Amino acid sequence: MSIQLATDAVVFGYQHEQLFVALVRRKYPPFEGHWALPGGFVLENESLEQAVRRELEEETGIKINYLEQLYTFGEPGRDPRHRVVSVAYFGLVRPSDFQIVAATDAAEVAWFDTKDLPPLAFDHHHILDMALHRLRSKLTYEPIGLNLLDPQFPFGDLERLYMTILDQSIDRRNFRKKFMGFGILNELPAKAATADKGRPGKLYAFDVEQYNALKEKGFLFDIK
Amino acid sequence: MSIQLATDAVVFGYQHEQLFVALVRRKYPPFEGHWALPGGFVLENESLEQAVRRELEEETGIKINYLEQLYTFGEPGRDPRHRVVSVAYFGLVRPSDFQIVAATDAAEVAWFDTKDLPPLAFDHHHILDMALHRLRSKLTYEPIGLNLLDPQFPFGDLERLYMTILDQSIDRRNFRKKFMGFGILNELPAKAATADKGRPGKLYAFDVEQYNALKEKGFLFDIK
DNA sequence: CCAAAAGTGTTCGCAGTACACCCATGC
DNA sequence: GCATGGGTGTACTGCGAACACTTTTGG
Repeated sequence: MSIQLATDAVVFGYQHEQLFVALVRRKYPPFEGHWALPGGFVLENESLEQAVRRELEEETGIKINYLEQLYTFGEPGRDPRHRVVSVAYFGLVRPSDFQIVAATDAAEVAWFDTKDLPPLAFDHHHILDMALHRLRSKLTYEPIGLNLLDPQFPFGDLERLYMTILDQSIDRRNFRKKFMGFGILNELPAKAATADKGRPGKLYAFDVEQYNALKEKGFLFDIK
Repeated sequence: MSIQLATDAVVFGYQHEQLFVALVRRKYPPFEGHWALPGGFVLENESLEQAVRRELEEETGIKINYLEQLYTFGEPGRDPRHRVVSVAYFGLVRPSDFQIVAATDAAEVAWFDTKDLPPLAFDHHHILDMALHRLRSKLTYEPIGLNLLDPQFPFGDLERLYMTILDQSIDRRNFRKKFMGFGILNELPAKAATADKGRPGKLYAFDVEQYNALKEKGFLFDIK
């Protein structure tokens, strides 16, 4: 049997100051019953990205909002039976595109808080660590965090998202000054969303056009 | 026939203010006679990195000094015959570890100036572009450029290396001040190397220990 | 009126940048 | 002594960092 090619997806979701990952429960050996990253074998006539999207669709029904290749894992022995080389991707989804499902014994798919993970199958912990690392570092030089929010969001959500994922406090005034300085957020006429508590914030939307224009010229994002 | 897994290597060498890539001439169709990146199929029991090193050894005899995974290319149709997914790596070699071989019709391996490349087989131009991009950006936040110099080198070589690869002029005083500030270069007692012209420079060596210590603590390189 | 979150400006220090002259060597 | 590259210090400026009070809303 020759080398088999698979994909795995590390899909993050953010809500209520928690960063989640989508995991699926394995039905068959090896690692039967363990939680694992969604993924599977690449078909003959699909691209790698298509394979990831198809598997995600089949296994989780998740609608992905951002997807990029992460790394390819190919150590012999990472799958105890065959030689499987896996191209890992990492993806982001909006809160409105997933429901938080608590992990139960019956569940087949669930979102887990990245701070409270179960044991994972294969080398998936390693893959997840790399994805988390990539997410954190990329957050500071590209505004990919916006893919974790709904299309319209109050600015405070963005602040909290950064603080949650980077796991550090951020000066609200400096953060806003800097982020707004890029000019990639549009203030919406829509009045503030319903606020549970406190003063409601204005709503903003990501201006993709403006962002691409800036990226062409080469600009430095560099959020801390 | 199932999907085949291969590796390709983009190996850079630097000398005399020129950045070179190692290419091999293809002996068989498709693209017979074209220049291509060294690479080949992954064997059943070797890791991806071992595969790259083996192929490099077999096809070019090059002694590699730095190697990292670049990206995995898997579009159906990138190889006109079969479905081949290729994990690309990028590598760096020291000047003392390669001889510049001019490309001739007889040559099987040659170093090409990255500014003067022949047509390449498959999507290898695309791979090479990505590697160049990665090299340039990585140069500014990790001192990987040192892997392109001999273990002992005059500081001026480092300056010229950065200027060549980044294709821009650099203020010598600021560059030295900043680079030296990291404390990862040791001045050697060895007197200056033979200089062709002008005043000979002091020799320096990369202090890997010091560098790793710094990296642990998390420091920002950021050379421009 | 109290609690909770939104919104906003100024000061300080440092690091990046710009800039030019003298030194050592080979021929 | 001339050409070539090596080696060095200072002043400016702009950006990141630190920092606290007022406003709006719901209860």
